[in-house]
Amino acid sequence: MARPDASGPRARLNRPSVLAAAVALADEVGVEGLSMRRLAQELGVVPMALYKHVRNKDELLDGMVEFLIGEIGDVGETEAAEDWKGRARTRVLAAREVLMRHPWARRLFETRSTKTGAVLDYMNSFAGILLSGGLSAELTHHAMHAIGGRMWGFTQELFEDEPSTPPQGPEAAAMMQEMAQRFPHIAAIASMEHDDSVVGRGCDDQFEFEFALDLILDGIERRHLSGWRSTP
Amino acid sequence: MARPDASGPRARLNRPSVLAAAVALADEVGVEGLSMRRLAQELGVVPMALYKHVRNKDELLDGMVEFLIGEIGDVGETEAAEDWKGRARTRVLAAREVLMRHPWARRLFETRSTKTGAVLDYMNSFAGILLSGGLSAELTHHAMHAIGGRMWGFTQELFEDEPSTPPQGPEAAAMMQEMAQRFPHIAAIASMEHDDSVVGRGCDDQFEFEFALDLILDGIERRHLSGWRSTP
DNA sequence: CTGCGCTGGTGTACGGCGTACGCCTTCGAC
DNA sequence: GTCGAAGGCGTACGCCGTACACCAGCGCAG
Repeated sequence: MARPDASGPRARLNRPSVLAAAVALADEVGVEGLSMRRLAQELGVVPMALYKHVRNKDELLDGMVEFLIGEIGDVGETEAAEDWKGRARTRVLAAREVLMRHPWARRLFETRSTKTGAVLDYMNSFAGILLSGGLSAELTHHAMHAIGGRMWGFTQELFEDEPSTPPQGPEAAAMMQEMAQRFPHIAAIASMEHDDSVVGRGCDDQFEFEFALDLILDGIERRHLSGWRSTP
Repeated sequence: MARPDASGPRARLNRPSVLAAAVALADEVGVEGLSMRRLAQELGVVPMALYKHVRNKDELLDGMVEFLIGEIGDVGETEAAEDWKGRARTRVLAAREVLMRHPWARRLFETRSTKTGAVLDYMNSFAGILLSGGLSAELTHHAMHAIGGRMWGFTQELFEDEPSTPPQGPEAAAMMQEMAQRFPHIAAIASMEHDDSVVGRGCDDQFEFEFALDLILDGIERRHLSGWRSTP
């Protein structure tokens, strides 16, 4: 009775609630204003309490990315009876919608390099859209890279292999087998060297970059030559 | 004679030498390992000494960007007798070459948002390449934006106006006049609404994003339909 | 030659950060 | 009722950026 329920004295923390609070706080003060201490204070808790739910700040940031990917999923549901191009388009625009709601998130996506399960899931399903349209694994691979180059001269590396731990022993092979099952589309576009090796060598970064660059320049030239105008 | 010249006891600091040392240090320990204290130590000087040459760490970072843009200039000299597409291509690849030499720099370019003179110079000359090819100011504007979108759903904002200080009074007009003279190409593509206003309203972000997205998707589709293979 | 001001390096100090480590409370299972 | 684990607490450490006051040496006016 006297138990204050709605505005309770303190709700027990858990990982999702911590992540949600972190996202909310970042919405308020930006990602550079987000600190463990500040977040703890927002939750009415001492800083070290957070470490019971999150290994460290990096993992908190990764968790926030995960959280946002969840939001993308919520947005981009009805992408049924379109061709691959339309589906890819609406998917990207759904992602964009989420990113626009959380302006700080762009930085976060750019910064984080570790690929959590959620990130791989997203990439996998995106690759799936292209593959289901009949695009070859090769073209899909390069297309994935193409969506992200810039005038300054670099490409967002999607598959930054970091081969510090090259496939070693039979248990590694088993793990890759499992990966291939969980992320079949990624597996399909990751290997193009031989049909048997599921996860191939890293890709030729320079090639990817020039592929994307030429894609853009060709498209611009085509529009230029056909007298493109913004208001047709 | 006894004056130790080459390995002197202490060379006087100045802004360029501080920036160069910062770049060198970042090459060693990465940009996240770069701290004012560490940099000072590397220069054999007390941390606060740096603040005589750089207002704060943000300005140091901006200065490093400047420094790298200088390197791009050194690389991309011989871009004479090509068409606009070729010149844009070699320019971008020159930028890329520099970025590859300093892997940490990509993050830095993505993070920094303030446009120093060097940045504007670079953008201006890049726009100049496109304009000199006969591209309309409109198409050039969108093309600049297009070189930098990604699957996650955002575009690198080149002209993030942040209209906190909208053009006010006659002295602002004078400043814009000066801008237009120093960066004529940027002025040309920044305004497309009326021929008289030199610096127009901010641009439609959503339009830019979809322009770039369609550019890429169209290009991929074209390659797909014509049976593109990586080894022709 | 003297004194003075300016430029640039120094020393100290403060508040904020991430987080290691150990203690204490709470609560569900038995 | 007991116990063990899970979760929140307190303290402490070593980094960080940087404000502020001070001082060394040099160029120059007198």
